[in-house]
This record gives sequence, structure tokens and C-alpha cells, in this order.
Amino acid sequence: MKSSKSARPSSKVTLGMVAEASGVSPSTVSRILNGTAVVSQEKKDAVDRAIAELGFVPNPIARVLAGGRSLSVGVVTQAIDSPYYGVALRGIEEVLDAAGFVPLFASGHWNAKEEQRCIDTLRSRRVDGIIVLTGRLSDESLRKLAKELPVVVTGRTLKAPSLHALNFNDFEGARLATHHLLTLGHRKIAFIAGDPVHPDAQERLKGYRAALEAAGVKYKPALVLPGLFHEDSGVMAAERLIDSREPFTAIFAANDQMAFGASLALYRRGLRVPEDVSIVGFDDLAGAAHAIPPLTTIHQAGLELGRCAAQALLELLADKTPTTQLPEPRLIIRSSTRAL
Amino acid sequence: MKSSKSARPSSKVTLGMVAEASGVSPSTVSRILNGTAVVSQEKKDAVDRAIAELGFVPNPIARVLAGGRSLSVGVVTQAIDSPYYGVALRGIEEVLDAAGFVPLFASGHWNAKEEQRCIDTLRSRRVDGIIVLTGRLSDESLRKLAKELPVVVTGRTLKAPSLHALNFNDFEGARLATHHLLTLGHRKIAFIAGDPVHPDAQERLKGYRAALEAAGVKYKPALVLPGLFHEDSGVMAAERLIDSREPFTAIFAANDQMAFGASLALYRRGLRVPEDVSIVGFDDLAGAAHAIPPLTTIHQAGLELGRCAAQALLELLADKTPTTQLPEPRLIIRSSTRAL
DNA sequence: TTGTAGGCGTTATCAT
DNA sequence: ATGATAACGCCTACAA
Repeated sequence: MKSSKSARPSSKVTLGMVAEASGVSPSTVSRILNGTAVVSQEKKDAVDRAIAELGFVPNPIARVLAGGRSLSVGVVTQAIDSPYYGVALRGIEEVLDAAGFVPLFASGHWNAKEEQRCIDTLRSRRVDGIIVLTGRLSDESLRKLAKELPVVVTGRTLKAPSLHALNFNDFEGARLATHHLLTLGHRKIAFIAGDPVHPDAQERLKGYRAALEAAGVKYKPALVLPGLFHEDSGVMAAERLIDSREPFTAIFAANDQMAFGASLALYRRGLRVPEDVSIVGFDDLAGAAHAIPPLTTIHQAGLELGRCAAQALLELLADKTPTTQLPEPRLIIRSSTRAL
Repeated sequence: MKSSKSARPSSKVTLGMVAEASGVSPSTVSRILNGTAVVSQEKKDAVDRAIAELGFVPNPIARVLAGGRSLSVGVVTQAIDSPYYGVALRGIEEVLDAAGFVPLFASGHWNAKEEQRCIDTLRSRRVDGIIVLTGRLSDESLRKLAKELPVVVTGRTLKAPSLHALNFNDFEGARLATHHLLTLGHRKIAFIAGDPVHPDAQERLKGYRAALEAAGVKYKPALVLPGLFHEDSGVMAAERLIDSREPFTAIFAANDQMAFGASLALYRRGLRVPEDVSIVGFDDLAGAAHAIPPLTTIHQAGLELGRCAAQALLELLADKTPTTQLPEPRLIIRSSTRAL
């Protein structure tokens, strides 16, 4: 019958106390904790026992100050409540947690200055590595950052030591979406573009054009509307399209949010989806499956993105070369598209 | 012409170096930094200059270890990608940031054990205070926690020293929603309830019943369907309702997500909103305004919630007694409801 | 293999 | 008002 007071992870049991309780030196305890050096099994057992008995929990703060790892990684996202990146954060949190790491989130709000500030804060907090979800930072700054600590970026293609870039195949996704519409017999396919400062937006436009071209359908500038990736820009784009009297039977929006907006505009103008016009989005947000009608879209796996990013960073941290790649885009056919 | 190398927030300029450069002791620099004691203007100027010149940035890690504040606060949310709490996080981040604090987010996934783990982690990271967004932790644990450091909880009514509880008036919100429907002439109003383990869910049910009663409309158990706060449970509830052949002309869902789900089910069964049935939700999620049709709902100000919580914690941290209260629920009339 | 000593960058406690 | 000096809890040479 053990009478161990058992581990109350509370109070301030220090490494030193563990050392004393187990009759070894603090360094030995530290070594055991970090696997820094070989220690005799005998002492190791004694220490492990003491740790359990006392309910010792290492103080991460002290650990960092002393030059060890913080077991935390910084995550620069753009908005903590982003419908797309939000699930990526969840993925990051998930794999980091499983590895004993803690994420520190900071929002850059699509502003290079703010992003830099986030990074500075994160570094002052001594994170072991940083994940940057897209954003507006220059590749240059990222490269420089990677000289200081491991970095994983998404939404870019760039190579550098200690830097892993995860890039989704936007071009192919857009091609797929457009091709789907083409297959259904649509020829007058409008495209609601994303903010052109995003490389993603440009790629998606290219994919749209490529699909058109491959099908021998002439590209019509009048059918591509500017958008800003949010719902309102989607409704405005659709309204403008309708008002232009340029004939169209389908809309491909560069992201789901704009697709939602466009659907709403159509609804208000008395046009039915998919009876009158087909719509396909891009991202496969959580809401897409429950939209009315459920939205056909390109699945972009935010969750996967987060998991991969975290995985890659963990590998970098372990001095391995990440091999992780994002899954290829998939078309999810729901109810917003139909044959002409 | 100043030739100051100017502040590169980089490298390791220490407080000690600032002290030396300005000819004062480290303690004095620390005092100036923290406003811990009065310092002569003369020295203050010298130190400020040195700080600017050297680009000194205090090391938060060392600061904490030495017993100072970490200028960070822990936030236990339930899912980092929650559509509702997500915007609350944004609000928290916003006001914390303005005050020079950094939020540390952790997700409890509606699981008391996990929440407790989050709290332990957060505490080991030496946060100055903790915000708990609803969750399943016992009031008891929260009270105990508040003895250790300032705590702000949402979704509860409980009083304790160094603990501030922010509670939304769910009852009134539900009453408002139901009353709206009643006003439009509806009498057969179905209610899709939330998970009964949430006090919020219970309050909303009460509000629904109270409104009915006040209008002299008999409460019919057959019109209240169980739900779990997510979209799928909304579609299932609506399907069950339709299949039950119990007549109804309106649905009040205990949250927007279930309202979306119910709308979808209605759509699939060929019932139109609001022509055939009116729907009102609860929360006013970001997507509600762009749903089809735009959803009439109760605005629950996630953003406000976050801001208030952070504000309250800041006050607690400053040894003040928070007075912050959440705004009263507001009915947002959009296009999913219409007169019978 | 193990222990000792010094230091990480700050703040707090005493003095002065 | 200001300055030494001792922690804070851990890690990492260096020594044994």
C-alpha cells in the first residue's frame, strides 16, 4: 500500500529539491530530464521516483533563461478568428501538443509591420521556432529570420536553410473547379478574383484561365470581377456582374466567403442556385457543407495545413529536413453546381 | 544630425548594459522601467536615451523568473477555431495588446480534464491572470484557482474574491427571439434546444417558455427538439420535427449553427424560409448576415465578450474591482422571419 | 558517470 | 533617491 502523497502538480517543487530527495546533484537531475548525458540506471530510478513523489514539474521559464528550449513555438496567423486559418491553428495546436510543445499565437492582420512586431514579441518570449501562416512579410525578412531560428511558412515557395515552405497548389485547385464547370457544359463562367496582392489569388486566376484555354473557351475579361476575399466583396462582384448584362451561367469564386456573398446577391436578385447559375467556391470552409445550397468547392484542408506546418517545424527542431507536403487539391461536389 | 545607430530590436542588449551606458545602477534602470519608485528626472533622461540608443528590449523571461509580472495572460478557450469564441479571442487579443499584455491561448475542448491541464500549463508559464471562456470546469476549481491569481470567467454566475464572472443574459435573449416570432403572429413555434449540460442552453429554453407563457401560448413539449449546438444536430432536429407531423410555422434555434442546419433541412424538404417557415437563431455569428436568407438572430457580441473579459482581467490585475458588464441581448432582424 | 560553480537577465530587499 | 546583493530555477561548461 503506497502512501505516496502523489503528484499534485501544484506548488513550487524545484529541481534542486528533487536532487536532494534522491541524493544526487542537480546536474544529474537535469541530465535525466533532458537526456543530455548518460546516467546510471540506478540514479535514474531514484530520481524518477523522487519526481513522481514530489510531483515535480520543471519550470519552463527558468529553463529558457538558462539557455534551454522553451518547448514553445510561435505562430503568426493573420486573424485569430479567421474561418480558414482558424482550423489550421487547431491542427497546429494538435500536433504541437502531442509533442509536448505549446503554441503561442499572434495575429498580424495582413500587415507586414504588425507581423514583424509579432515575431519580435515571439522571439522575446524565446520560442524555439516560428510558423508563419501566409501574410505580407517579405521573403527577405523570412530568410533572415530563418537564420536565427527554424521557420515554417505557408503560402510561399522559397527555399532557405532552416526554413520550410508549404505551398498549396492553388493553380491546380482553380483549374479543377473551372474544369468541373466546363464539364457540366458551362461556357460563360465568371470568376470572382481574390485580392491580387495575394500570390494565391493570382494562381487561382491562372488556373481558371488555363482550364478555359484547355477547353478552347475564350477568356473574357468582362467575366472576371475583382474581389477581396470577404463576403461583401462577393456580393458586390456578383451585383456588378449581373448589372453588366454580360451573360453568364456559372460563377467560380476564388474563395468560399466570396462564393457565399455571390450566392446572396443572386438570391436577392431572384436568381436560383444551381437552377439559374452554378457556383463553386474555394477552401471548403466549415460552413460550406451547410450553406444553402451546400457549396461545391475545392477542399483546401486547413487542418492538414496546420498539422503539416507543425510537423515540419518539429522536424526542423530535431535537425531533420522536413519532407512534408500538402495534399493535392480535391474537388468537393455538393449542390451548388449542375449541368447546363 | 543624430547618428544614433537607432533601435534595432535585435540582439541581446541587457538591462545591465543600459545601466552601464547611462552611468546608473541596474536597480535604477529597473525602477524606471517599471515605475516602481521615484527616480530623478536627470537619471531618467539618461537612461531613456541609453535605452533608445542601444535598442534595449527587456527580456520577459528573465523578468518573470525574477518575480516580476510576465505581462501575459492565459486564455482557456474551448476550440481555437470556434466560430463563436473565435471572435471573442480577437477581442481579448485586442485589448490585451493595447495594454502591453500578451495572450496565451489554450483549448480545453469542453473537457474539464483538458481545461485543468491547460490551466496548469498556463500557470507553469507564469501568466499573470487567466480568462476562462465557459467550459466544464467546476465552480469549485475556479474558485480555488482564483486564490492563486486573478481569474475572469464567462458563462457563469459566481462570486469570489479576485474572480470576475461575465454572464450573458441568455434568458432575455431567448425571450426576445420568441417574442419577435409571437409578434409576427406565429403561435406554433418550435424550439431546437442546445446541449442541456450548458447552463446557457437551459436559460434559453426558459426564455422561450417564458415568452410563450407571457403571450398565453401553451407550451408544447412536442415542439421542442433536442440539439447539440452544431449544424448537424440542427438538421436532424428539423427533420425530426417535420417527420413528426406536428404543425409549426416557425423555428427558434438555440444557436445560429443549429439554425443553419435547420434551414438546410427545410430547404431539402422543399420548405422555404421565410415563406413557409420563419427561423431565428442565437449568437449572430459572422456567417449569419450572409446566410440565405440572412438570418434573424440574437446578437451576442462575441467581440464584446472578449473585450470585456480582457478589460476585467486588466482591472483585477490593477487591484481594482471590475465593473464591466456585458451588453444586453439585441434582436437583429434580417430576412429569415416574416409575419404569418 | 557525476558533482561544482557560474551565469542567464531581471526584480526585490536591504542598506545608505 | 540610489546602489549593492541576493535570489528566481535551471543548464552547461569544467573539473573530478
